[in-house]
Formats: sequence, structure tokens, C-alpha cells
Amino acid sequence: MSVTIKELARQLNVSPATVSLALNDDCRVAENTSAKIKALADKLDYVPNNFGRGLQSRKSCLAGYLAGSVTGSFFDLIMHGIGETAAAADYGLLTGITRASEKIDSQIKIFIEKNVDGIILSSTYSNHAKQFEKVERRKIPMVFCSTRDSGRHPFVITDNFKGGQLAASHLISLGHRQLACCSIEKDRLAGNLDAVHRHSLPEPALFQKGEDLVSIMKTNPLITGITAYSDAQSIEVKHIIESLGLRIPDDVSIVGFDDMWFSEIQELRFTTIAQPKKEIGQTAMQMLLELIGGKAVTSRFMEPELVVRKSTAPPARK
Amino acid sequence: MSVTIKELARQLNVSPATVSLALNDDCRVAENTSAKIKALADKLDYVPNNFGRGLQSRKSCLAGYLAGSVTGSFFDLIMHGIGETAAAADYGLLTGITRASEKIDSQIKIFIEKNVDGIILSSTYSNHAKQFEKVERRKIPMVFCSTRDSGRHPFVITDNFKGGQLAASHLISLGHRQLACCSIEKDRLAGNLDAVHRHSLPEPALFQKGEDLVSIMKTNPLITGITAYSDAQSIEVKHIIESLGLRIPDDVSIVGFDDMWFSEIQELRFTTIAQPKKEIGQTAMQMLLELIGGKAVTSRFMEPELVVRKSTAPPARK
DNA sequence: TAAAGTATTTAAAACGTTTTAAGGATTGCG
DNA sequence: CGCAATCCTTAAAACGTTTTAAATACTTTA
Repeated sequence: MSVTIKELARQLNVSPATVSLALNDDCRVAENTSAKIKALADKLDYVPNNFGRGLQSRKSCLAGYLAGSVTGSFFDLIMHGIGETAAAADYGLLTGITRASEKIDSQIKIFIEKNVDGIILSSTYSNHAKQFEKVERRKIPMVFCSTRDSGRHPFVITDNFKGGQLAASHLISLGHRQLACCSIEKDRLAGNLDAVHRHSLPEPALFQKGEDLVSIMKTNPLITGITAYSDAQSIEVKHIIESLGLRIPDDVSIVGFDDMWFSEIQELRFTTIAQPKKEIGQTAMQMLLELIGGKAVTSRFMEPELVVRKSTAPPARK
Repeated sequence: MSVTIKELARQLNVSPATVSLALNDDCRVAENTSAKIKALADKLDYVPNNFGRGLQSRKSCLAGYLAGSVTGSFFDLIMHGIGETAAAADYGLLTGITRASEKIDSQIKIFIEKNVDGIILSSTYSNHAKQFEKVERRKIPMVFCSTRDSGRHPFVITDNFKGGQLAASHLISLGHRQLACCSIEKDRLAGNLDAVHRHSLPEPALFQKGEDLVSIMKTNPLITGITAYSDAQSIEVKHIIESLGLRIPDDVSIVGFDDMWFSEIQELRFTTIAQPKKEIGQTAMQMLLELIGGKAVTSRFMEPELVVRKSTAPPARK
């Protein structure tokens, strides 16, 4: 049985109300009464009971985080940022990491049951509309993190257009004239196109999966610079290019995206567009806290950054 | 404002007590009353308030998970397992992922404040004794996951002795006679030694960091098989061995540990001792739930498994 | 039909906190 | 000294649930 306000009150011969007031730094309670109370609370290691408090305040100081997977450190670092900012605000972070579609509904249910004050999402979950309707009906604030929905909820996301520009500009500045670009992320593609247009170069060849490159490279052997969707795709692309008898970066340069830890390992050393993962998480939680506090928040784009390693170089052949 | 038991009671002209009893499937309430109540609860999307409930039951149905980092997918997969099992038991998972020592105390504080029913730890945190004393004083159950302390708390961990045996036996069966083994994990080292002794082979050379291998390989050029501490260390070892002018696996074989996702990528293809990461997480949560339920639990060792890829082969030279 | 038994419902208290309005002391001022 | 003003403290209600013991309704049984 833990120490309660009543117990403190009993021991000091004051009322529970006074204790509560004192512990909440209410200016109405006398200096030395307050001091006495705080001293005893400290000594007995009093911790306010979240149930009693929540019942009254209708706040749980709990936030939910839902993501498909944190494997490979991308969402891991985001979660780091979220958790850190949450803890600083005395918020607990309830995580629901799951790929299995049928488990998402149950995670949302748990978030609701545990009375989270808000939810951060790293996926759009458009096929779970019914469950999210419940969240909205309860007016539980939501923030999208590293993804965005059709517009009703605020989001934090890397400026993908700029990222695409950065990737293409880097390749162009190295002397590459004919590029290829993964078309999965529309904004990055748009940025890529923009850079190419500015230099009056031919449009990049488009691909979705790494394997598409086999035929693309055969059709257009002039391609020397590739923008991949992610560092993970860079691995795939590297393998495919090498299986075509070409070398990285001598014959073909690759720019990845994300700046995952494995891009740094000696065997790979990928040039990439870094996303500020931890900052994205911190910002998302920050925004959620503001939303919970009743403030209006606006979506934010975070700055990507070019990290040059060994997968890009000037093209050997012109 | 959400629907409460009182509201349901009002609408159906019964007492709140009846509603509570009905929703908890108490046999005392009449069949059709119960049916009516459940139907309305369903229709109005009633969700029991965790504060009211927790105040009464003294349970939060919240568990805490504390880990140093989930980067690189090892603890990520463990967390997956924990979360899945937690959700199945209607438990929320509060995560405190942090490397920063000064943030650990604050995470524990948050766990206590939010009234978690139990805590899973993936690190021993021996220098945070004061904070953990508070946890113990409150009799909050704890389970160690993929680590173990000096004995007071139950743990789940891979059978490292067996893992060490597996690694050495594999190398020996390929024909390697002189081995090296990372000595960081004592049980794995013991398993390694055991296998070597069984075959009456010379004891393995010991190293801690990958860089130690530079001098070790020079002192003992007969070494052809290496057991690394982890797949991550395998990367380092590979790089060092190659920088010594030797090839993997032609000249030197490497066995890693963990079976992380990157061990599968084409550039690496590491032979490794796989740890059942997800199962470890599931088991840890299972044990915690039993502990919370008042049962006695015993620690468990999970089976490691040899995964043969391309970093091991029979030694070229005898 | 009264008594005894069973089935169903309910009032009330409890859990720990915060908050509001009112209460009691003390002080200052005329 | 009396009245107001100020300062400090407190009783009581509220939040939503569960639980216990008591109350009510309905069946049997004699």
C-alpha cells in the first residue's frame, strides 16, 4: 500500500485539502505548512496516484505511438525523440508497434482504454477508418509523424521535395547527365525533376523496385546516377548494378535516403539524404503536447541533409 | 465526455451496480437485463474508464519496458514480442528507450507515477540502485529480458553456453583447428571452450574488441575460425581481417551472434547464432503477467540456432 | 396461504485526488 | 474595541468504477 495524501494529512494533523494544495504549489497555503508537508512527502516517498488524479483532471499524461515497425532503426530513432520529449513533460509513452493489420484495431482500443491524451501515428492506416472514427469521436488529438494524411491532422515530415532536389543536384554537380529516380515518393520525385529541369537535362528514368533497373539500364545505358527510395533500397540497387557488371561508384553513382546506421559501415558507405529522425520525433511529441494543451498547431517540414560518402563520384565515362 | 456506467444505468432505468455486474459477466444478473445492458453499451460504444477502475482494482493494466536502445533491430524485435503478448492480455506497454543514464531515473519515475503493474528490463542498470529500490519497495514485479541480474529477479535469456558451443562446433566440424573467440560474454566463451575441449583442440585465442585481432592474428597466424560477439562485431571483424590481406571465408571464417536483418544482405551474408528475439519478448511478458497474477515463475533459457551463410567455409590451408 | 428459499436488483461505501465555497484566525484600521 | 480585510485552512463534493450487504421480487414447498 502506497502513501496517500490522507496519510500525509493524518501524520501532520492537517486536512487532505491542504496537503493537495501544498503539493501543487498553491500560493494560498502558508510557507511553513507547505514546507512541512513537502518534507514529509519527500521522506515517505509520496507519489500522487494517477488514478485518483486522472479521475479528477481527466488527463492520463499518457500518449500513444503507433508504428508499423521500428526495425532497421528508422522509427527507432523517431521513437527515441518522441519518448524523450514525452518524458520531459512527464508523459508516459504507450507504444503499439505492429505490422499485423488485425492487431492495429486492438492497439487503438488499448490506447482508448488507457485514456491516452493523444496519439502519434507513423502510418496512415486508411483501412482502419472505423477504429479511428472512435478516436475522433472522443476528440483525442492525433499527430502524424513522418507521414501525412489528407489534411485534417497536423504532421511532421522531412521536406521530401528538397530531399529530392538535393539528391539530383549532387549527382548533377558531379557531372552526371542522365539520371534514374525511384518514383515511390512523389515529392522526392518532384524535387528530382525540378533539379533536372533547372539544368536543362533529360528527365530521369523512373523505377519503383530495384529489380526494375535491370531493364531500364539496358534500355538506357547512359544512366550513371540513381536516386533510391531509401538506404535499404540502395543495398538492393547496388547489388543489381554490380550483377550487371558495373561498379559503384566508378560506373554508377547511388544516392540513398534516410541515413540509416548501416549506410556508414565500411562495406557500403552510402551517400544519402539524411532525415533528422530524432528531431522529427521530438517535434511530433511537442506538437501533440500543444494540441493536448488546446493550442492550434501547424504542420512542419524538417530539413533533409546531403551526406556524401563513397557511393557517388564523377562518372568515369562521358 | 464519454459514456459512463451511470449514463447506461439512467437510460435503462437500472442501477449502476447492475450495469457494472452485467458488464463483468456476473452470473447474478438476469439474462435479459444483461443482454439489454450489453446491447446499449455496444451501441453507445462504452469503454470502461481506466481511472475509476484502477482506483478500485489497484491495477493499471500497464507494463513498463526499459531498454538502452532498440537500434539495429535486436531490441526492436524483442519489443515486438513483448507488445504483442501485452496487447493480447489487454495490457498497454509503456516504453522508456534511452541510452542517457540521467534519463533512466526519470523513466522509472514515470513508470511508478503511471502505476505500471510490472516492469521488463533489458539492461541491469546496476548504478541506478536507488531508483530501483523504490520499485521494489512498491513490490512492482520485474522481469529481466535478454539480460540477468545477480539472482533476485526472474529472467529470460538465450542459452549463451549452448550458443557458444554451437558456434565453435560448427567451425570445428568445418575443419578449423585453431580458433579465436570474443570473451565479452562469459557463458558463450564457456560454451566455446567446452566444444574445443571435447575435440581436444587448443584453446581459442581471446579478444574483446575487433581491433584486438590485429595483434592476435599476427601472433597466431594459424587461427582460421572466429566467434564474434555479435553480427555487428562480425562487420568489424570482417573489415579488419580483410585489411590484413585475408579473405572471408577462404582464409578466415566468422560466426556472429544475434541474426540481425543485415546479416542477410548480399554484401555480408554472415553465418550466425540466431537468438529467438520475438519469442524472448513474448516469454518475458508472459512471465511478467504471471508474476502480476501472483504466481511464482522460474527463469528461462531460450534455444539459440545456427544459421549457416557465407562467412564460414572449410579452411583453405591446413 | 404462509413460510422458506432463490433469483435479481440496489444503495452505499470505497478507492485517491482536486476543487470550491465557506470557515476560522489573525491583522490593520478607525 | 469593533469592523473589515487578509491570510490560511478545511469540509464536502466530484470524478467512474467495483463490491458488499441488504433489500426486493419471485418461486417453491408444506
